Amino acid sequence: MTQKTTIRDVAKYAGVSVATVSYVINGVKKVSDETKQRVLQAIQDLQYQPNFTAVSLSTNKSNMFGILIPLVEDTLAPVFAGNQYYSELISGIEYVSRKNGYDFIISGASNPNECRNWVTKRNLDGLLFLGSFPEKLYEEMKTLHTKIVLVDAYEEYSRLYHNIRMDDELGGYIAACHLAERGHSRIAFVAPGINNPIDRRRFLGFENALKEHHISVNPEWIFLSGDGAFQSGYNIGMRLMQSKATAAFATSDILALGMMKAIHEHNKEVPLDYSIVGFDDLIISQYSSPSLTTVRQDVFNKGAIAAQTLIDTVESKQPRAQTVTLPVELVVRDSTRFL
Amino acid sequence: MTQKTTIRDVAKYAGVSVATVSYVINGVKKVSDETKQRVLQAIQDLQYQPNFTAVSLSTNKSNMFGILIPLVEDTLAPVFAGNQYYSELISGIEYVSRKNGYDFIISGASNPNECRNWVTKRNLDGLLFLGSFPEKLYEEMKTLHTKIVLVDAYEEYSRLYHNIRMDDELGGYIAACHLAERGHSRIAFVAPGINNPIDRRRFLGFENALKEHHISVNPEWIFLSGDGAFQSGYNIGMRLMQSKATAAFATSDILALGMMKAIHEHNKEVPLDYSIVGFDDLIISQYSSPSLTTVRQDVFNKGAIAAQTLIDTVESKQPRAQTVTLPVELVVRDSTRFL
DNA sequence: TGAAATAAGTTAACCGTTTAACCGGAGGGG
DNA sequence: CCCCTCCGGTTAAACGGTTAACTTATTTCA
Repeated sequence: MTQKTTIRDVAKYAGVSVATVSYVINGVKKVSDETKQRVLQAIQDLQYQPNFTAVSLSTNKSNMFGILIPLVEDTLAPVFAGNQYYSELISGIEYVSRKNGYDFIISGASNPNECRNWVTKRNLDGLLFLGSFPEKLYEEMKTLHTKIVLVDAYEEYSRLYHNIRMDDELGGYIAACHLAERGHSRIAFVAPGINNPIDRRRFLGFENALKEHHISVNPEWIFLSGDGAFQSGYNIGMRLMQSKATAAFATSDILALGMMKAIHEHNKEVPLDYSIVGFDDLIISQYSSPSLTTVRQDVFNKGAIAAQTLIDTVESKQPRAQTVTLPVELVVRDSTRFL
Repeated sequence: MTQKTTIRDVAKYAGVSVATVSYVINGVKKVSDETKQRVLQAIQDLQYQPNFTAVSLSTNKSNMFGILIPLVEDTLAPVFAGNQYYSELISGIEYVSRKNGYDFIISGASNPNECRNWVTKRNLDGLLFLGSFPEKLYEEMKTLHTKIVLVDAYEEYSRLYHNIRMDDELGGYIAACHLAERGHSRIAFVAPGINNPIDRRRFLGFENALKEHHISVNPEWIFLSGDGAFQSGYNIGMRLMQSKATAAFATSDILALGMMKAIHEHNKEVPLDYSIVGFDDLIISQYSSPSLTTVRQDVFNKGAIAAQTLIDTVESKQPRAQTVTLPVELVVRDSTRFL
């Protein structure tokens, strides 16, 4: 168990003071070429690696940020358990973090106090909010000096913080257009709710598309499931079959797949009897029977951009709050047909 | 931007030395009740929160561990992108970490050097290996003083480190028994490979079950897909239909679902023509048509136990390397039938 | 009664960096 | 020739905690 080599070891080895070594490493003050070479050589020879903890203490910068994820209430487990969306998002974040020498820690805590402690205790440089959180949390965070980037948040916070989101409105729009252009006029809208930032925008686009095609939005065909579970989709599938709608746009593939399951189990067929469009383009969606027409979003990329934005902000390359809206595209598969 | 309150502020406020405050916080030395109360009150009043970075520097303990995840080679993205297995595993880890006041950072790096730097730079207390890694990495880590817990690793490392795994052998066994007991004797084995620690054990169990039922293992019915992709499952489904097997055990649900897709697309039926058993019990598996008979493993729990083991080890409650084998169970659904 | 043990605090060194302040010598300008 | 500036380095004080060693007062008990 060899003692870890410190900056002092390097200094002694190179025959200079620790300050000089530090200056060489950080390039913040001029050092003669000759000395610099000696120091570099020493670092090389001793396999020196600055201790982040010490750096952090002294610079008050940790090269580390936190990721906040909603909890599922009853279990207190983070919502990303078994959720492709989150795992892909984090994957994107990990990718650019690593490239930039940052690390991140994850917490499901949404208690404002706990959360503030987390940030100060760990000396976090920044915070990434994935999804929407209780109002109080945003309030609390405002008093912190941490840099914050939001992902998929309400517009009202966009003035304060960076906000990375998909073009959800466009997504709802192209999904509805697709159905309308295929001759459908009785089109249902299916979502967990209509008051969360995402579904709200998707509904707006949906509405606009119908308007443009001179189709009126029938409130009876707005189905809200409460959550995004497969089973909820199944239940809505049942209700859909009791309505007169011939098509549906669901704001998540899981819901759409649940609906399809219900439809099939009751001797109806997709797309023969009902045309279904989803949202997300999960991996399974291309493998379901029939494969699912859906609005594709590049979640990995979204995570990557969110992380990059945060890092830029921390390093003050990114001046002020800015909203980035990423494109979505329609992937036409076999779950929709011409009426 | 109020200056962060430090231990000195607390000391002054309570009229004691910083040492006393520290002793109160850590309970490592006796402090009179009266003083203790004053200090506690001060902490309360000032909302004091010890700075982990400073603690870490002085105790050489970070209350943080690292998670190592394999990379998918071409993209350099961590393998957990969109992977339910990993997201659930990490979810379990997060759950117990948070409860114990630990944080973790994730890296996809498998370059031994990079990895060693990561550990020393961040002063990590421990390392969690999820999956199997190049031999060299284990070698390199041996020289570090970090505590290590492996998840799903080869047995050969079990003497050195803690090892958390499922009872894969039992899983293969009960899957094969299930098929044999339903009258199948021409049973295929489907896996990404047979040399990785997991599939190897599942195959062992599979083999034993067949032996017990006096069925011989036909090498022609061992299908190796190379990877665990849905498409690979699909391809193997095609090959299965050209063989004389009537049933198959796939070591992952994804593979099993891919096979089912191939079978259905070629006018055969599951379970009528082929009985299929998977492994994992992914969420989708209960919703596929037909729903998939599979070997269920509690991945969240596995993650939780792994994290707990690591934390116990770090805090030296867990003396020596130990292998924990977690139970699996068969979930019988509609993809298997009596022959 | 007095030496030894105990109890409850305090002092100060240390963890591994960064960085402001300082210093001596060389070169340049008036 | 003297003063000033610049260059390339060093010294030492932070950063916010922990903890060994020390102090002082109080018990304990032979």
